[in-house]
Amino acid sequence: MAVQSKASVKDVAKLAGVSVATVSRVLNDSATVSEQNRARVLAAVERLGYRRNAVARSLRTDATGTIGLVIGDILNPFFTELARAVEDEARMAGYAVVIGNADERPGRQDDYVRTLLERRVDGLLLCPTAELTPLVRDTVESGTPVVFLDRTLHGLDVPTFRVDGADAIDELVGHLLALGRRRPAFVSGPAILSTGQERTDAFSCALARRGLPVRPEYLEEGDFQAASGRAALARLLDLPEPPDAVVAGDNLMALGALDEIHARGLSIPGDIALASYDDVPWFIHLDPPLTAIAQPVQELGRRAVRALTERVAGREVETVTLRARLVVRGSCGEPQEHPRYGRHNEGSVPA
Amino acid sequence: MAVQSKASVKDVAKLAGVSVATVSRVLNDSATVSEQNRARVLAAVERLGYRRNAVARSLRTDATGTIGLVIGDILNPFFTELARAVEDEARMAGYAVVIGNADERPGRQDDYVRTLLERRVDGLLLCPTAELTPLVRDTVESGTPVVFLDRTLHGLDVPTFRVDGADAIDELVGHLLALGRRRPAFVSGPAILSTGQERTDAFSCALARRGLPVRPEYLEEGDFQAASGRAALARLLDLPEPPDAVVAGDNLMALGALDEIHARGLSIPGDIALASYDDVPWFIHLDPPLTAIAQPVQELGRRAVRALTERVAGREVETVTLRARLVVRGSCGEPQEHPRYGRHNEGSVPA
DNA sequence: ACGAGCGATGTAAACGATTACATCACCGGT
DNA sequence: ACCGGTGATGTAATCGTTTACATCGCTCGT
Repeated sequence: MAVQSKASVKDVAKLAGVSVATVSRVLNDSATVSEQNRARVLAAVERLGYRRNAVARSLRTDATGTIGLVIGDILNPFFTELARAVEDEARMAGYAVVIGNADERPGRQDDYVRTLLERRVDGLLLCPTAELTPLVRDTVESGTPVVFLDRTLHGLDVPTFRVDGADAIDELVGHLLALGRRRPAFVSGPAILSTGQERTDAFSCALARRGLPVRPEYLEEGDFQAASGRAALARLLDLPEPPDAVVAGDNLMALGALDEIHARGLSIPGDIALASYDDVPWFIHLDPPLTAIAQPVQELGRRAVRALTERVAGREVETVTLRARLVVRGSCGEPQEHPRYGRHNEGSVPA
Repeated sequence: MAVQSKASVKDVAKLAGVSVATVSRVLNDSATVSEQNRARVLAAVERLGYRRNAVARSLRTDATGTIGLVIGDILNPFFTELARAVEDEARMAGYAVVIGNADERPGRQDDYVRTLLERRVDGLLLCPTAELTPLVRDTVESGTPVVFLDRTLHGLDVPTFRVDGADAIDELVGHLLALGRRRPAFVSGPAILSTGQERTDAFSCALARRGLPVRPEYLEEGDFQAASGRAALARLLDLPEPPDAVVAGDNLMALGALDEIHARGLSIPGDIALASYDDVPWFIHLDPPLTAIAQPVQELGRRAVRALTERVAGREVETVTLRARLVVRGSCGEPQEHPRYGRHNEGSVPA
């Protein structure tokens, strides 16, 4: 029969006939309290509908039990899945997560870092959206526990949890060539982001290693959002000699690419092969299913949280790099045994 | 050249040669301060890298500048888009958002409500995941500003922002019948949720209104997640007389349905028609593109936030119901003029 | 029988901000 | 020259916890 919201330890203490210290002690069971008093306190808590004020508690203990997570784009399934993993792991460790959505805009990232810091999060998981800003540098140097996630920034000694897709991209390029494609293009993310630059580099290297020319007009740069993927594809297709294969740098740009390809009435892989860095559940339902590079997102998120809690506890942690893997489907040609249906019963969820 | 993290108003005051009151005054410009002192304070702030402690501030002012948002499932694009809208609007109003992911599990919702309340959010946006729990009742009755979002709970006087899809569902059923389908089935969300129950009811009503029998074996119940959609479809297809059309109660169950349909090698709409309540960007890229019911998610989220801030300011607000609309594509038959490509240049993003 | 030690409790000082209230200097009107 | 008013500032109380320290009875070992 909770009565009101504004009960404080003082009220509880009064009702239970003990001191505030005793109340606090049973609430945190930080010290021994007689059975009788414990029962009284608990009863008073119940009766008043008392709910501890985490704000006051945080002020006193200098810990909020909260970690901040700044992601690139909340509409991007990759970050969504990442956020989900982070949240799960954090809650297991007793932390709440405050998510900040930078929306791939450099300015917003700092806005969020600022408010998160003001709110005194115990640690920060950051997917850096821009080059190194003074704020981020100060934050790191002032000793706030920070872990970079997915992306990294150079020139700063911060543990980073990321996925290296170089091998998978190399394998993908091999796959493309084996299927007779000779003019593959790449739609990259912003070169300013590590994930933009690295994937482009890996692509160029893979080409070079196989003796193919790296044609600059086949290296488009988008911003990891769908519209830019569509625009990039439009430019590529308007080239005098358009590419015969396109790799999108993330799943949203792949979606945009699909928009443009379908709008032009082109067929995949007949007219053009398409593959995506990032795999999402619905790719298998396209016709043909989309070949993609899958990242171990769950593991990435969970391990980053574990690392951050270590750092919060004052321990050092190492940078970790996980590996992506190529998932061949039909969108670059070939694997069309049974055009789409019932391959090995692949589905977004188990049957 | 910010030096350390632990500067407080006291430090700033000392360095600037003024009192803490003056510092606070310039920080909030709450009262007139001489130009000279203002400059000194600002300089000291800069020099110390002072960052106000929002925790202490909240304790004193009894306001956190934070609202809580408890959603059903962070992996569901519907909620993701909702979260995005909520965040945008909230930040414009000067609020930060703490997201809680109930993961469609009744228990988790209360967990989150509890921690959000402990953390003293100024208001709560709740997509109720279960029936009315004592905690939610207490919260509302204790005067905490609460607004229900997407879903509602009966027996409680809380403003609710939701979408009514009854008309759209009725229209969809009409569409199905017009295309010759006579045995349409519905995969519902949990009957315990308003969005589960309402959509099922609307479907049944639409059938009844048109003189079609409502066959109980065609009314499946899932949990708004993909796996349940797949399972439901398996059961439906195993029926002695399977349905010739299926409407999924949300986009994830539609995805699961696709899994099962494709795994069995069935074709859409040849073998079975499929439509989804909820529209997501990639539906247009299926072959044929998926007919769906689109909800005004952005508007829903933004208006709910505005309502909540009103409530926080102590004003009353009304419940709002928006309307969904049917988007006919090809997955139920017919609209296959140009089977898929280049219809009216539909795409997930503008060209 | 006495002091050490321990368990249970209470008192009061933090934590870092905001703000009501008091103070003080100064200005202009009469 | 005096008084009221106003603008700029400082002092100290306060928000709701946690916790260091003090206190007070007991019990137990010798």
